[in-house]
Amino acid sequence: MAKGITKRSEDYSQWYLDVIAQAKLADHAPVRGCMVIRPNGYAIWERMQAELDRMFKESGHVNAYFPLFIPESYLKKEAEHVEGFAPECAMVTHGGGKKLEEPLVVRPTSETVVWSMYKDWIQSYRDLPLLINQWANVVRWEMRTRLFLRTMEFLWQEGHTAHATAEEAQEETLRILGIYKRFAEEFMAMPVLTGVKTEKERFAGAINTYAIEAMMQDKRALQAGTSHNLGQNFAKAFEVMFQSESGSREYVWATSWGVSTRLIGGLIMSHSDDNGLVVPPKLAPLQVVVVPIWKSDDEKSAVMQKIDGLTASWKDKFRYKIDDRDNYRPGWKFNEWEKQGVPIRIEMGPKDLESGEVVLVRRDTGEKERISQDRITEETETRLTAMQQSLFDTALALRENNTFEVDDYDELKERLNGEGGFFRVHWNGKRDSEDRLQAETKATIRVMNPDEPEEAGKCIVTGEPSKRRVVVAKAY
RNA sequence: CGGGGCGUAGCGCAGCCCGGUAGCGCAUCUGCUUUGGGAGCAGAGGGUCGUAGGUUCAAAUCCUAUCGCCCCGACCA
Repeated sequence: MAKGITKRSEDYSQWYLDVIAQAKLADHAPVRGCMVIRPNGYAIWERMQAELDRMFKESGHVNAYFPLFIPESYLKKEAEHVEGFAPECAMVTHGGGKKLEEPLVVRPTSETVVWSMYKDWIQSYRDLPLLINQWANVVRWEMRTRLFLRTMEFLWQEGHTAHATAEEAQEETLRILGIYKRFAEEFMAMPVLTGVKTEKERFAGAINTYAIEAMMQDKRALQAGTSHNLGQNFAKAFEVMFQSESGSREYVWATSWGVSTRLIGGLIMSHSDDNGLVVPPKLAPLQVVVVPIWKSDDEKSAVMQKIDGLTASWKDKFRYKIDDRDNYRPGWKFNEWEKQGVPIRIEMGPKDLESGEVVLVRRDTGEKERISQDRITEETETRLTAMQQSLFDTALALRENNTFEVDDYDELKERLNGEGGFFRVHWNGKRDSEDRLQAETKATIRVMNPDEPEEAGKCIVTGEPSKRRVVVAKAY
């Protein structure tokens, strides 16, 4: 049925690449590890941007733009930051035919250049908080890449905020985490766990990293967004101080946070099936496609006239398209839109003209229904809402049915290599047992939930006392 | 960086072992017939065979070098 798409059960990795190719989301670029985001993929990104941007602005943030090039010396100002990022930086050493006096780093993230400017912009507590976001591209020299999930260049948003107190910075870190969770769940229909990362997994230069973590269909984890509390690390590195209400000079408190085009990878691996892409209605660039069917020119004009009448009020209701191309046949169109993940298809032909109905098909269930033409708008709306909810419910059920509490190390190893999933295990909080866990299981601690009540137990690796469980999984 | 695979028409591939007119499917173009789940027939266009050397009367094919991409591992959003 679905030509050109490997079945998920045969080869999940290949399926993922096939879905992207068939839905025309992206292509490999001439340069290793880079991708061209095609119109279909970019349209999804634009939908994501629109919703996130709205949420950021509603919470008081404004957009700005900082440059692509960063002097190498800036990157070096924060010790942990440079250690974390230097190995994966692209450097510009020549320009205008001459060797540069100081190499320029192509930004892997913008904390350093942002804070070099904040130094000038922040003098007083009255300048705080400073809540800036930017939409940009960044480059990280990755060893191994996968379309959307890990590319050498990717698009993202990065928020950089400055605050007068530690408490405010922590509030901001969690506020953004909440926005990310809401976006993932309400718009992407992708349920996420939230929590804090271990020291090992923490952003280079942060005092704490929070993340949203989703389970993909193959039960592996995907870190879908991060929100960092940077403490005063960057303020100290760039000497950003402000005068407080009481007149004292203090270092500014900072956060940074980001989500990237990786979200598109997460979207694909949350909902799509063996017939191709499935996009939740709220993010679908195209929510409804109407396929008219005809044999003769007379039939065509009658059908088209009817469709124009039925969809007359749709401009402000749905993102829709009437596919009246006459060089493709209906079956071809059905398949084409299915691969591209359009949530609702409506078929309308001579038979429907007679019966006063249309055929409505939901992409996620494949269910075909005959709907009265009088109710077409309401029924379409209902189906879109139902599909959005159903995608979320299915994804949540997958996670819940594949999250387990395990207390025996051998059992954990076996199950990680078997059916997989999220495993809630006790951990003593020490770096060396975390390293051992990763070395021996290929899985990592994804997230810790600090709000969870304490529970006495034994570290799954060492048997030492542990106060709480953490989530362990194989990750992308 | 280690392991594996692949570079031949827009895409997917065959041809290479055994050197001798560069092929097939899909897509594209034209015409007719078609149109409710990937249409049929007829015709047409499209390639310096990744690149550079070498061997030879003759190289997609043999030899050498080199570049690139994909997949699987170690590192990362």
